[in-house]
Amino acid sequence: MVTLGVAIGAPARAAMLDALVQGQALTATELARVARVAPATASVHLEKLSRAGLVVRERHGRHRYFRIAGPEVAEALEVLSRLGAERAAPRPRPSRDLQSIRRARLCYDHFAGALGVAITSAMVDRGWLVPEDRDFRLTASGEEFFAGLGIDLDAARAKRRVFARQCLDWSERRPHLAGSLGAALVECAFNEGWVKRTTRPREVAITPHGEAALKHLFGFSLPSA
Amino acid sequence: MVTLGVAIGAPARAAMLDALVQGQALTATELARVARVAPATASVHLEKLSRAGLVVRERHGRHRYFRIAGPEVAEALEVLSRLGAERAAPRPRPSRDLQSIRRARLCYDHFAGALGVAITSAMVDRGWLVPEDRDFRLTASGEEFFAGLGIDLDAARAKRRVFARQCLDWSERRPHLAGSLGAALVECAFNEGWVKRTTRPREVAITPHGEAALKHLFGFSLPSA
DNA sequence: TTCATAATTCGACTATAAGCGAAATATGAG
DNA sequence: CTCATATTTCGCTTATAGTCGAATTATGAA
Repeated sequence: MVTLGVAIGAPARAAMLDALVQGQALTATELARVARVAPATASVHLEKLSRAGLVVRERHGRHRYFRIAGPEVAEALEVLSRLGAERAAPRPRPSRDLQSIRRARLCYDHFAGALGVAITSAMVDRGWLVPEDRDFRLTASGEEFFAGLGIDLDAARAKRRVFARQCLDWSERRPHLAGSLGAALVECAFNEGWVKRTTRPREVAITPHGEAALKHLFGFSLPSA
Repeated sequence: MVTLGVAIGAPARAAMLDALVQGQALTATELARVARVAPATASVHLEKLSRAGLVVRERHGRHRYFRIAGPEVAEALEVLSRLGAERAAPRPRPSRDLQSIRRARLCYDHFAGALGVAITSAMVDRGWLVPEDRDFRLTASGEEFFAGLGIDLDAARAKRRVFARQCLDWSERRPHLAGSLGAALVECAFNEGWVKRTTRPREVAITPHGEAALKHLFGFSLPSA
């Protein structure tokens, strides 16, 4: 426990984890920038995070990327930051910069923000998902829906992680779909060209094609920012 | 998040939290002893933990007690320590000193260890509890059982916390009953004289009367240490 | 192979957290 | 009120984490 506490107890490391928990893998240099420290310093921090088992290195081409070590780490960090937010500030009102990010963002590897909440509640309204304690149950009609999107449910279920977790959104304060099912939906949305990444790391933009798909599949459209 | 990390990142503070998470309130002097530091040092640590919102002071008689600030803090610490245990040591085999503690201990405010797991699985076998995701569902026959013990279920449900959570045991690696229902069961067991505290803070001893009750209610008896 | 760039290691400085003993301060008991 | 004990505050020392610039190493591209 001490190791973990030390690992997240330095401002620079907390900033790095905060960036990584959005799901994207980042290079050491990028992480140095978000933590506002020199590359040399970032390297030391990343070594510690790696030793603590919170992040892992990945070699892709000429770059070395860092990412959160696994879903259970992301979940633990989520618990921590929620507890921290509760205790620290009584209820800081949203800054303007955050507004656009809230519209459509990724939380680790699934949709969050207004988009995530809207998709999830639409699926609940249609009887595809049923909230049960901390998870969702996927109904028969829900299985049909996902199968219709070409999503391999057996593969998602086979993953060594929770299938359909309820993840409480820090911005909307409402649950959205996480787990391997949530991740599969994101993968599908990128493949179909419904969303694409923006310059900001945690944000996604909805394409015109995506707008139409949302309307068709879920019966709603998000007011453009 | 940084504040929380710093709070649990010092060995002395981690030791204090580890002692407090067992549910018992302890004085500053006692906590100094478990953390192996001078009372003066313990005092500054407790000040920090208090500022971070992890522990609260309570005046009872001539002593001032510290306890974990709430169930959500205990739960977050549980998540942390589980993650830490997984990552740190590959699988440290149990030391002899821990054996007796595993037999019957309290985790925050409910039964854990072999006793907690045995009680819980007996209730599941009898169809009183049904595991559902991260919680348990209390069946109609389960309600009868608890009512028969004189436990006020409505009061337990009215608490601002989860009613019947599944808590994964770090020693047995199996789930046991937590939440307000688990706490109510512990309260009942103390009131009926089935268990009592031992000299060690996290341990409870089963009285002869308790042995008989366990046999009668759940149909099992724990081999004496 | 050589080059360019990313990443890490090294050496040194600084800030601060952790620790203790002694003194001061609370607080209930008598 | 006075006493005894628990707790906190006050200086002070020590240890170490965080930081950077410079040098070194690794790696893919040409």
